[in-house]
Amino acid sequence: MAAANRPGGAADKRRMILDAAVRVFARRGFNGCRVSDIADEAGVAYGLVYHYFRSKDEVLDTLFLERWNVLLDVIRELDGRDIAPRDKLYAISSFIVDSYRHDPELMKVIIVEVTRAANSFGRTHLDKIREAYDLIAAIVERAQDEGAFKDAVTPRFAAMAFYGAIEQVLTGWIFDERAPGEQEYEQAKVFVVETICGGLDRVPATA
Amino acid sequence: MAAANRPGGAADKRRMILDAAVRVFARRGFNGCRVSDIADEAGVAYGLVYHYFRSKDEVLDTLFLERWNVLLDVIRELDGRDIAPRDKLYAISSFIVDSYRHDPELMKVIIVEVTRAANSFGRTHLDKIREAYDLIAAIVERAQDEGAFKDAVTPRFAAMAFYGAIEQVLTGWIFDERAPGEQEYEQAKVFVVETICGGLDRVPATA
DNA sequence: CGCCAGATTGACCCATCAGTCAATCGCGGA
DNA sequence: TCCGCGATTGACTGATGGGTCAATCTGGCG
Repeated sequence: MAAANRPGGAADKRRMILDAAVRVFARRGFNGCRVSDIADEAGVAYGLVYHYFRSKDEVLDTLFLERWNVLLDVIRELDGRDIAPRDKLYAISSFIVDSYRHDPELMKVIIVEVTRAANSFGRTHLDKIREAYDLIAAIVERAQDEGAFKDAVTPRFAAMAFYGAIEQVLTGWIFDERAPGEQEYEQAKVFVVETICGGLDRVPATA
Repeated sequence: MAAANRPGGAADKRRMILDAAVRVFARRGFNGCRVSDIADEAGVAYGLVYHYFRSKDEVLDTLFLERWNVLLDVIRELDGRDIAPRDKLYAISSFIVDSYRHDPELMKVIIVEVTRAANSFGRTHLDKIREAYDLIAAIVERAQDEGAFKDAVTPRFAAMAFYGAIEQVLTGWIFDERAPGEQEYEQAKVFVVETICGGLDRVPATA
């Protein structure tokens, strides 16, 4: 494993395969590409993919878990901070939008190939995905207890609406040909929170 | 084509294939099933699928378009009515939730498989999907002009948040093993509108 | 220098499956 | 009764692609 620390060493090749997989999955879809496409894109022999990963599935698995765990950590860290609930939601929204800005292809793969894959893949990662909902729901619940949020809807539901809104925005970007501008990213962060927290109604409902 | 009107006639077989495809796609996923699975499920010979459809893709295509066009018609019809914007959104929310209640497997296929397919062969569907956004956005825009809705966010964005929230709720049901109860369906319809229109904040933002 | 372990290679195996097609069926009209 | 044509059948084909594996390379270590 000494090789792992040098450029061109083992860990690098593994990383190269993962990065190549992101590009290939994003371009052709998980089912639409061959393992050899990944190997070619990575500039590596076919068999090496199977040296580092048990299967094609495990490559996607790894990509998802790597990123999703970061998201969970961020939410957990935020949850601990002493800031307004609305700011917490803004921070989560920011993190996800910035994740897309930083690596749209990876987010595309996660959203299209994993999050929406009810069969095969989603099943494995359901708990991980639910964990994110639960953490967001917990933030909402505390906000309701503190009186910052109304309790017209359940925390779990609010969490879904919040996450759903974000994911839909990303999905819009994913299927757009043109890349979003910088100000669109910033606008999206604000709009998500503004919609979910502020609501569309001019006159607030009697709650 | 006279046979089309009798039970067991031509149109019936076509319908049986489509219905069978829904069940099979829902169970194994579009990529995870074989065309022979569809034929078997429909109680029909393999080749007949290709008598009625050019390809496996076209079967999925047809299922999506059939349902999505109904949705578009409903939204258009609603748009013309003289009711409060919030009620229009509630009606849309109701229609989609009821669609799921009525045929969860079909909605599962549309949400899960079509989105993924949009990558490869479903480019056509993107326009159809966008059409729904546009119609919802138009409702929001008019509401803003009339003063019923704030204009803190763009209509297009509000439409995405709204649709995203609904889709996420359905996705939650799809992933859940247990089927939702009747009251959950009704609650969901209300909660979507309550969240998007009413917002989570107790104190309305200064808009 | 020779050895070992892990890295790397890519040809090959073989199960899978979308799509084809020639043959048969059966209804409705003449 | 017979004919024609669309409906229906299912064996077959051809390609595809995930996964295996035996051979080769490399570089550190004694």
